[in-house]
Amino acid sequence: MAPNSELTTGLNEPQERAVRHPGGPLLVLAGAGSGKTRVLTSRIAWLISGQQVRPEEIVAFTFTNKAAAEMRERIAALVGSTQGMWVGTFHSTGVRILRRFGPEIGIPRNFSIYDYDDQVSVVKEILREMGLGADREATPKKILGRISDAKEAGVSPEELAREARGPLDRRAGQVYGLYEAALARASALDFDDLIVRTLALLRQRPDIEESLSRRFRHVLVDEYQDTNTAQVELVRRLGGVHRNIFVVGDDDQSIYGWRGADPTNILRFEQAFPDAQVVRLEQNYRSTMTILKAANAVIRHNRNRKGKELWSEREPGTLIEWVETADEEAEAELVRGRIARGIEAGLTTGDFAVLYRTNAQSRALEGALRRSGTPYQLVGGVAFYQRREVKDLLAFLRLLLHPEDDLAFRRICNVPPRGMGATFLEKLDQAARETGLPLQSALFQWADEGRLTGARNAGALQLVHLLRDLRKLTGEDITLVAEELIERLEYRKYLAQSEPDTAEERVANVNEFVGGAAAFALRAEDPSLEGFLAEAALIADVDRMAEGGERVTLMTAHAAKGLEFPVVFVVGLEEGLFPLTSFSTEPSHLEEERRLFYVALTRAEDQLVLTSTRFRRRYDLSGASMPSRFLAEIPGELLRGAPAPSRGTLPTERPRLQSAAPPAAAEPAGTSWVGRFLNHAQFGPGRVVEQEGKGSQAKLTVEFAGGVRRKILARYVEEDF
DNA sequence: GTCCGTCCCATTTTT
DNA sequence: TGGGACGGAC
Repeated sequence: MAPNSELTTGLNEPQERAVRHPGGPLLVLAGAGSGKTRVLTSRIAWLISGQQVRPEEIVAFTFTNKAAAEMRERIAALVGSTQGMWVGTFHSTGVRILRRFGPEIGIPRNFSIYDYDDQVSVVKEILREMGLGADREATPKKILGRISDAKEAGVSPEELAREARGPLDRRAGQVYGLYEAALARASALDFDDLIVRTLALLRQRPDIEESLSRRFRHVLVDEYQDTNTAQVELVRRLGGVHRNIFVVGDDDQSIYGWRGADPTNILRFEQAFPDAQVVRLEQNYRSTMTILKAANAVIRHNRNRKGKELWSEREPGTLIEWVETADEEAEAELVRGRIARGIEAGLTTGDFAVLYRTNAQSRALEGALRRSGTPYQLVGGVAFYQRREVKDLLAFLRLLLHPEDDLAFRRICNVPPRGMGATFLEKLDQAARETGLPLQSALFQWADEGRLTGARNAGALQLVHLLRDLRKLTGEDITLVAEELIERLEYRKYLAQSEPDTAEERVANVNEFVGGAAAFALRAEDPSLEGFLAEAALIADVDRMAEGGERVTLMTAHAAKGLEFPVVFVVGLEEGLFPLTSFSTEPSHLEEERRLFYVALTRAEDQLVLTSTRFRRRYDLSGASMPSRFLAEIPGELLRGAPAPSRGTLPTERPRLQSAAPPAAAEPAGTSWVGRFLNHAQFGPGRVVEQEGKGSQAKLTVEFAGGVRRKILARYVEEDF
């Protein structure tokens, strides 16, 4: 066990103050790269080794499983073990509490967890049963969004139906109750339930709340800025007795507002806990001063924030590079070229990350890297546990534990095809309704009554045998169960035959699935099948990201939070894309986009390369694009090689214009200026939106980067293209 | 019941 | 642009 003083060696003054905080609510406002994980882990180690706090008296919440694992590892390195300590995401901690106490409020102990896709399927099924077709206004996803909001806000199905405003609310109100019933029938909880039902438990059973909050002398929360209202209440209740609530966060890195995170939680911490103390960590140990200056300048444009200035003892470092390319192929090519150049200069592929706003942007980048043989890893996209072949296997396993899970049954009953298609399922469904049995039980009943005869039903009978045989194995090692399942299904063979094009990848996923199960069996506290299924539902793709592999990392800016790389590319810096404004342009949304950009910038240790294109292909609107307003927010003296708005240099590359590009190039001079792209000596590139008068005498209204509009005389502009 | 073609939909971010 | 859902033909 490390001596007390050793734990705080090398900490700066505010860090040490936070670690040694005597008790009561504390908010640590920790800027990017300011060592917040170190503070959290040192704090826990200090509590254990110096303050006689026992591990089981500590509960710590993180945002990802990966962060939890890392925290556990680092604490173990300091104090030897984390045995008994609760370190996990809000959702996994909810699972833990509900597995123990759920039956007290009518939740089956071994409930299964429905992920987003499962939720969507449930809603679709309900709409189908209601005889409702596609509705542009009320798509399954939109309905689910309303239901999720309602659940989080504690609104019941009846209330939602009663207070419905507009057709979407009304439809959601109708579906909500049926949705909850369907989940209950399948013994399933969704993501929201894991938090909300835990809260319900604590509210309904003060004795349980009391015993838990008495146990947890210290409650710690990482990434507090990403909490939602329900999560904050959970923290408050669990910390209710001892009030040692230690939260770490950065209001400038709140990027999950769209899924219910409330950045004002962190702004209001001191109101919620009037005796709260605040420690600010502003010294950054990651990035060069140039990068920090840029990040500070950008985030200063947000109004709704606490206000922090990052600083570093590091050298200024190289300037930030901004390159504008013709289109996304050229952009990808540029990234590839810069990486190659960096490697020649002694860097390794693992030193690079390419960050983008939307997953769709990875395609061009992947293409360029693949063609050049540069190894890369893609984080996100279709996550591992969402892949069809993996979900099929998970559905089988789920069905072993939960015969009542009709969703899982529907998914696998004809995988691989065994003559149980739509017609068969229809009949089975009817029988199930009449008897009130789950689909699987109805099938078993048919088998027992000897109704599954003949070649026609051979497949169905085989499925019955398979499920019954496997069920006998559920107590065994999960790797064994998974292997047996795949073997008996001849699943690899099926994949190879049915989809030769993707078979290799899918088989690899199946193998990784088995490997993952084996690793889980070794590592997990609770190596049961239900433990494995819970983890599979709660795991994110970032959690699986390979550590230190010699590969370029490609991911969204969201996925990059908490990570750092020597060289970072932020691509696609165009108006409409980053900031992404297709959904909303209201100021609060724009501030979140800016925080996201801030997160992206502060991932870089040494070098930052920003790129934008002049032509962007998108599914909805393809066409000429404008540089992102965020670029204009970086002080010109920190940038190089760019058509910096403040300097107005002409871009060097000419775009390969395509049909969707503005008409300017083809049009004879002297007709209309509207729609043309031009370059202004002072304001930089812009697009003409209005015109008064004609020719060089014309008065133009031009929109520049950042959406700024100015009136300009035509004779003061040079045509860009 | 399966295969293949067409059409239509969606793409923000994910525990 | 691509992938998934649906419908028609074998």
